[in-house]
Amino acid sequence: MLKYEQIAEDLRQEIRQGKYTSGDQLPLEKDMCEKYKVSRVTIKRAMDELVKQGLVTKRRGSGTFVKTLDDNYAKQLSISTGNQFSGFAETYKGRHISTKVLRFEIVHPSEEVAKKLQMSTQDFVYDIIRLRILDDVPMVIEYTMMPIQLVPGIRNEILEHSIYHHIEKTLKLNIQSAHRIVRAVRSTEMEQEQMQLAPNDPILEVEQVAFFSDGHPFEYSISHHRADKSEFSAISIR
Amino acid sequence: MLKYEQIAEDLRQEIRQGKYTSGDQLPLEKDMCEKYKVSRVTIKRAMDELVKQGLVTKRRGSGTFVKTLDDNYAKQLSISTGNQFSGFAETYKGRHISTKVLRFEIVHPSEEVAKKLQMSTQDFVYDIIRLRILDDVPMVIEYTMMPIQLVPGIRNEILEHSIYHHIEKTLKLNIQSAHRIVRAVRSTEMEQEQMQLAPNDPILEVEQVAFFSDGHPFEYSISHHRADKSEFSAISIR
DNA sequence: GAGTGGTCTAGACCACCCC
DNA sequence: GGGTGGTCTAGACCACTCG
Repeated sequence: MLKYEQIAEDLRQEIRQGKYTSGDQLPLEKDMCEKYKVSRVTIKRAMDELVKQGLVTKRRGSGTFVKTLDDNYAKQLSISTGNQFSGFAETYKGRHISTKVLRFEIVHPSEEVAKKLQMSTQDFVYDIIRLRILDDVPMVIEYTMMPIQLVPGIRNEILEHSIYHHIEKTLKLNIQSAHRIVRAVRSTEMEQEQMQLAPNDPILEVEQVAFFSDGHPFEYSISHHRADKSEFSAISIR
Repeated sequence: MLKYEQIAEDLRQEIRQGKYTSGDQLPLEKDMCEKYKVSRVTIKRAMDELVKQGLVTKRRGSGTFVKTLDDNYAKQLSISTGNQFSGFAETYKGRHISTKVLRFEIVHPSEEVAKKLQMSTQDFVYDIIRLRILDDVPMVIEYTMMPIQLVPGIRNEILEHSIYHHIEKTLKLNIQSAHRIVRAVRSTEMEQEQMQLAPNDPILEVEQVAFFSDGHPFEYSISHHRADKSEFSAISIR
């Protein structure tokens, strides 16, 4: 683990454990340099991680202080925490997840999808629809398109677990980032049936393009989340 | 303007203007050091800005490359671009915005709101409900609570324009960050009436706690956006 | 004025990619 | 092996806050 990651992790633990609470001042950057035997840039980088995670604020001329922690950190049902990135299986790690594969075909992408995935409509993509179930509650239906060339070897068995696990652990490919757009929409009849919804229950739609670390988009997906079970959280910094 | 900001801005312009397009490699960090007469850390910082904005990806051992630009950048109707932070008036600057103040009272906050704003239920908050209209289209109803002590001098006239403008320009206070949670919900009857919605049209709800640069939360708000006119975009980086 | 974090430098070494 | 970006150092000066 990198130095700045380790230091950030240490501080995060100390805050979680109550060594520092709302409004408390953290040790000075100068002092932390001595404590950890590192340069100030490294300390700053660690602190900036905590700022990004919404745990602390820095005030030039004064110091670094713990933010008011609200209930978000206790919430279990958020789609993403902070601006981190993870798939469904990873987000709910440790709980009981099951998956029902509703569709698994190989097709040509539409113009729109081909454009987003930077490929030709002559190439092929997996066309996948999955219902993800958390502790026996149907949570989300995911519509996924992935170029077969970039993500070879997808089988039903993989779809029933985690595509991302397959990509990272088996194919050894690195996922870097995702562009997401969140909307509120109505559910389709199929979704009402699969997720046991009333006809006019709203749906939280997340459209996503995910990128490998080489910059290539490898996934275009639309997820329809039960509105009563899901929310999307983000921290914006000016 | 800071050096790294200026460099990032220059590169952003060059990308927008097509000097570099999808997949192109940007100049090496080493070369850019010479061009701009700065150290490598400064160049890296500038490049990291572009990564955060989703414009480029960096590959260790290879170089820095322009990402596939999708249509998001052309969209006008996003609530927030990237992970930036801004109010309604700022987001739609240059277009015709009007505001209808539906409620403006001073009350004690509920337990829940007091907790989020880190204040006592004995203190007072502004209790504001506003309908925001863009080019004659009712877009969003905002329910806002703000401690009167932190944001003094709010008047009807200010509500009809921009609270944030008042805070930053008149009160000279610095807004630093916001924690947001996005959900899909049903509209209320009042909202249906004000925004001319059908009873079961979905609503995109954004719950927000906004912070000053001293770390104090100064605003708790819930915004209900017309689902057909609004979306929320974010870039997640692993 | 003393002390904070913010920016920046000029270098070093490393992990990784590709030839 | 040669070149990329990633991390890190040990300093410097600056902008800001507060007593």
